Amino acid sequence: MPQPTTGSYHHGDLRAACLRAARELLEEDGGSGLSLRAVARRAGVSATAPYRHFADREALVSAVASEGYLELAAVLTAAHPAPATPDELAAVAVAYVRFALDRPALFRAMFAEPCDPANEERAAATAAVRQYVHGIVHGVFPGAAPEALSTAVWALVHGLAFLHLDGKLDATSPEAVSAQVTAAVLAAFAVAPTKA
Amino acid sequence: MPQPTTGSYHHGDLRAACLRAARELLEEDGGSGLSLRAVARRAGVSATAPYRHFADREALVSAVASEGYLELAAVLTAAHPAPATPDELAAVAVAYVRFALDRPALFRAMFAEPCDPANEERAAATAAVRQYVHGIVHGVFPGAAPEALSTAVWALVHGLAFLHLDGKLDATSPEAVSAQVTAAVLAAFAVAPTKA
DNA sequence: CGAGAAATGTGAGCGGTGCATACATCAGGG
DNA sequence: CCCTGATGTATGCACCGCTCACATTTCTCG
Repeated sequence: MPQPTTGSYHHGDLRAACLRAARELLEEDGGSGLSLRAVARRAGVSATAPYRHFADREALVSAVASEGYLELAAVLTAAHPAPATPDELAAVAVAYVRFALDRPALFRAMFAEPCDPANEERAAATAAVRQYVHGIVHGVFPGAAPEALSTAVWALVHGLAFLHLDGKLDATSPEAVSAQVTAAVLAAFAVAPTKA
Repeated sequence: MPQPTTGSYHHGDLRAACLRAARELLEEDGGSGLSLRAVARRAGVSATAPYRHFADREALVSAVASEGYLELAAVLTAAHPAPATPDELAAVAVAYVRFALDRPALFRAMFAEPCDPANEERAAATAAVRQYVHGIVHGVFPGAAPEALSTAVWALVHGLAFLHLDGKLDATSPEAVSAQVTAAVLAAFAVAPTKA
């Protein structure tokens, strides 16, 4: 385990520093501003140093995306650990959309680029999200076709996030977003009986 | 109105040629391969010539995206001009997702980059999609809250497209995709009564 | 018709980027 | 105590977006 900053040549934990720098650049300059060189500059290191820790640019953003999945999962469970009613489900949906709007560049990095299916870090992280959604559906709509309803819930919420992100829906105020998301979720599912 | 290829110096209709070249590059090399220089090369023109027709790279992809919206609208209406039942709605949803999977780079260009809200070409195109969805919802679920249900429908279908595109759902065979999309749409809405 | 204006295409060039290669420096185990 | 592997550096290539000065063509209008 590396020491934090021995003083000179060796950085200490460059990988973590790169991830942090990448996150900052993502927030500041948007997705296009995320370059390996900029990350290296911010980490105070030569331009090629990050290649010791990331095979290429794609590997770097995949790592950042993986962090994002974990954060998203945390945000969702914080919104409600185990939703059991359509209203609680709507609250989680609002949290999902808010996550996307709060960290737009991160969210895009997580979903807007083709995901290397061989990246098991990302695969594991998305599996966690899937599992979480599955549990929610089981709680809110027991008895209903769980597979189809799970994908429907995830897709609905994911689509709401993207449409807001792209300005296809009114995202001027957080309240408007919450209202729209809640209304859409309830319109889609509130009428769905617990047994279909 | 420009003549097609006078013979030499002037191209004739470089703008259209650039759009065509961009579409081809998008299909062949994915989104990252779309560079103004590559477009110019393919159009058989100097690297800076496209700047006479597009302010910058972003303007070029916006123009391509606008074409994409029109194509998407055509694909949807071809799937069903005026769906009136959940099953017909599901058919349209399948067409939407298939469009995304058939032209992944185009679809990403349409949605995966922040959309300049000042671009009225794009705004108009998305307004058309919104209008179309609105009409569908009115046909399938008369009496239900049209605004909320419209956004729910669009978001659900849009989310299904993105999740398939990112490998979050099984997209190995077209049949599997159709089945999943249909099941998800029916699970979400088939149970929704025409009056809520 | 014919000249000037406007549109369109060319070329060189600047700063930035991803990435490969060869080299420098350090940390730790035989 | 040295030497081996891990880590960071320096250099360089090809490409990119974009700007600017210039060439060529077409349009417009007296």
